[in-house]
Amino acid sequence: MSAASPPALRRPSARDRLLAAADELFYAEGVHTVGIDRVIERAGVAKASLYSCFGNKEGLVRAYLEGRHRRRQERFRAGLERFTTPRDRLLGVFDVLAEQAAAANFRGCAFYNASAESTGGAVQEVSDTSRAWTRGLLTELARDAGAPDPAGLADRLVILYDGSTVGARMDRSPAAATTARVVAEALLDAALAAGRA
Amino acid sequence: MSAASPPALRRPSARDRLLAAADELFYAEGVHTVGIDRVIERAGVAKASLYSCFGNKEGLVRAYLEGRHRRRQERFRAGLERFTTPRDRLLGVFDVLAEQAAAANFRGCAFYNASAESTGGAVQEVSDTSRAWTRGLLTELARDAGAPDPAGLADRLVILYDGSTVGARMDRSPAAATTARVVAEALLDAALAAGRA
DNA sequence: ACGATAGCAGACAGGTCTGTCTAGTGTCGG
DNA sequence: CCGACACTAGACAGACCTGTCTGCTATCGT
Repeated sequence: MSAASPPALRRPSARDRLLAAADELFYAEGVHTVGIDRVIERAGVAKASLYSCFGNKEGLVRAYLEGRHRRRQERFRAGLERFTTPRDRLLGVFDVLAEQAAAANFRGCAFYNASAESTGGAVQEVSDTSRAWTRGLLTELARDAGAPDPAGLADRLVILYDGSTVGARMDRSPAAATTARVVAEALLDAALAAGRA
Repeated sequence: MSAASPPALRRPSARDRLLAAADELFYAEGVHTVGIDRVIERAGVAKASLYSCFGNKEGLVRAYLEGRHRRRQERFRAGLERFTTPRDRLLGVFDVLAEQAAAANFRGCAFYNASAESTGGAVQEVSDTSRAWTRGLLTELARDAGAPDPAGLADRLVILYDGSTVGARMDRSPAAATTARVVAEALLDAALAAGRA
């Protein structure tokens, strides 16, 4: 009996190891800078396996970004659970972001980074999806918090989100994220006050 | 007499043509994607001239970013002159940004784009310089507008600036810039009100 | 026991990239 | 007139990159 079930106890599949290696390398050094050879070397996988799994490099890049998108969704879902009031959940987005930005390996937004080096194609598709999801999340949270114009507030919060992500990356400091939280709070209060008037 | 003075009437120097070509190509397609051969082809310049002028590709990239920084300074200096009150000059930063973001060839922040594909080195140096200058400009304008904590307000405005630049690029729409202006106005008013209290 | 599947190792082709080098051309100041 | 200088055209080396192909091995379901 010893180790029977494949899912957890065995070595991860070549596909999973490739994705893990691609995630680290692409995010840390850029999609274009990192070659196929470095990915397969880190993953401990044969080159043929990569092309069998993902077709070509763009397929791997797409899978890398899709994984980033999915994990980001999960991170926010999990990270916002601890907050009880709708107000705290809305502002909690910036708390989660601040935690991220403080991580040692933080390098900004994977989608923007990838988008900066390759125009169009799979990168743009996944980026658009990811941005639409973020905007939707903020709109939903703004509505729950009682904002009279949730979409309008979300437009402003997206700017804060993007700006603090970029700022944290470029300044090598997570300070922008906490500043963004303060501004978000002010914007929320202003929106609620305008709604009452 | 006819055409005597070199500065204006003759064909631009190889250096200038290289910089012009690099500016277009690097900004439009990325520093890493565009090879030396494409730059010299567009510039109509021999490869040896490029390496004689700039040493290597990184030298060309540095000169490209320095040119972007210098022209950005001039653009803001010129663009803010038309505003008379300190308040309008502060908000005018976002008007200038909105004009930029509406241009057909707008592709976001050249420094962030370059930084996304190459870690450290010349790119980081020039980026840091450029960001420090922007922050200084906003701090100065905030002080002139009467904000009680100019540096603190500038921190918030920088986030708006970064966020709308990124948003305009990723969403292929200059809407974020006008939204950022509205938020900036609210932040300025809040700061002034807090100063009076 | 056995075929299918997944994976490994590495050679290979064809292309692109940076950077160097040679050799020649034109255009100035003195 | 001439030497310095800026520039051109293009071959070339060496590295690297993507993607394909061959041959081999282990493991799993049946």
